[in-house]
Amino acid sequence: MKINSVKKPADERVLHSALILFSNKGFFNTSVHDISRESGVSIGSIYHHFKDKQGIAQAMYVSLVENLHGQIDQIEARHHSAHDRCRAVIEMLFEMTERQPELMSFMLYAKHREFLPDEKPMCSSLPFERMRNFTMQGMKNGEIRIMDPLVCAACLYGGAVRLIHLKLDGIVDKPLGKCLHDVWACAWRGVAT
Amino acid sequence: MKINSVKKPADERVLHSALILFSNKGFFNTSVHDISRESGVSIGSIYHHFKDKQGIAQAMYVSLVENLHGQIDQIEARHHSAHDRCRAVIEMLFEMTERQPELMSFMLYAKHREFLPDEKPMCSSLPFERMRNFTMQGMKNGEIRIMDPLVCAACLYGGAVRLIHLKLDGIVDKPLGKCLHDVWACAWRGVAT
DNA sequence: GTCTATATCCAGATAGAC
DNA sequence: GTCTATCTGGATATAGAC
Repeated sequence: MKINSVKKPADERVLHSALILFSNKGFFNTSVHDISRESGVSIGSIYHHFKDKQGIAQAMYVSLVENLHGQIDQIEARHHSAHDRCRAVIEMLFEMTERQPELMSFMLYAKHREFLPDEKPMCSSLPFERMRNFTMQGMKNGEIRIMDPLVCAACLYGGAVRLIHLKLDGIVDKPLGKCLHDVWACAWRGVAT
Repeated sequence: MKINSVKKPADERVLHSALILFSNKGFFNTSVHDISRESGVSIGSIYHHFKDKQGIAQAMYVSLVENLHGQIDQIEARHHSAHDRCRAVIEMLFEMTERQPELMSFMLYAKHREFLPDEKPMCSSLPFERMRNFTMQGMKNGEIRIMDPLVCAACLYGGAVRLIHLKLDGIVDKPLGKCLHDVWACAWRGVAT
């Protein structure tokens, strides 16, 4: 296995270009020819690596869910109270939005059901369930008021998610990091005991 | 003008069917033939009433924005404090989700830029701006803590919007009306002085 | 205003050489 | 594994009778 090989493998280049294109123009407005041009990988090679156009989106989706899963693992290991864990989740989502807006855009906006009929909607995937579990832990602890778990998660994370949408739509200009303190303060005041 | 005419005009039937189809399968997965079949209006007539497929979506978008505009007018007339107005906005959005889920789905999910490149994203349209203005009014009044206006609006409405997403995705079962009290309590506690 | 039949185009996918 | 050339289906949109 070569270390420092300069050129990335073809399938990675395809996935990278596809992410940019899907996020800018949308899945259906992006042709496989576009991906070929953008990535420098020929049509034939693309279809050698991926079953079809959906297969490209599918691979992106799976890798994204695994990525999130790993991040939640880290948060679980580093923080222990519901307060700290939920705050860390929001911080992580904000950082991801700043560093990889296309990825966040794919996650939030892409109507996965439209082109991935077999996948569950993103918000019922395992990582999102684990985020909601943090809030349930808080209710058991006595950190958070008792209420419907889904309502609680929506209240706690909803403000942050909304702000991410506004940022991706270009309505919010300033870095999300600058908003973290206020967003978190509001969210926590809302649900804390 | 006939009162009680039994059959709706063709263009209304087209818009109605298109809304259902766009919301269930997505804009790009819906062909004009699908709309023709579903509405009982022939292809030729559809193209007589609308410039093209985008024109159908455009008409839907415009009518939706006007509809929202009218609802905000009513809220503004009936309520006067920021507290009451913002609560009424959430109540209105919840009711709309229950009664016309397809319309709400079109509003929240449809990435309008993908097929309506000339329209602004929904959340920067006038009705959404007016919703945000309610929160600014609250800051001037002293009802709401001073903070960045966009952050404030995100915190106040974010939980409710998140819950609507979860409802439309089938993750939340119970009627949103049952959640209104808790969602609003959390949201208001978060931002109130 | 409404309809059927049809033209046109282009994207997804494949074949097969290298 | 990578490439070019090609096939094919289906979608948008139009023509023109009624």
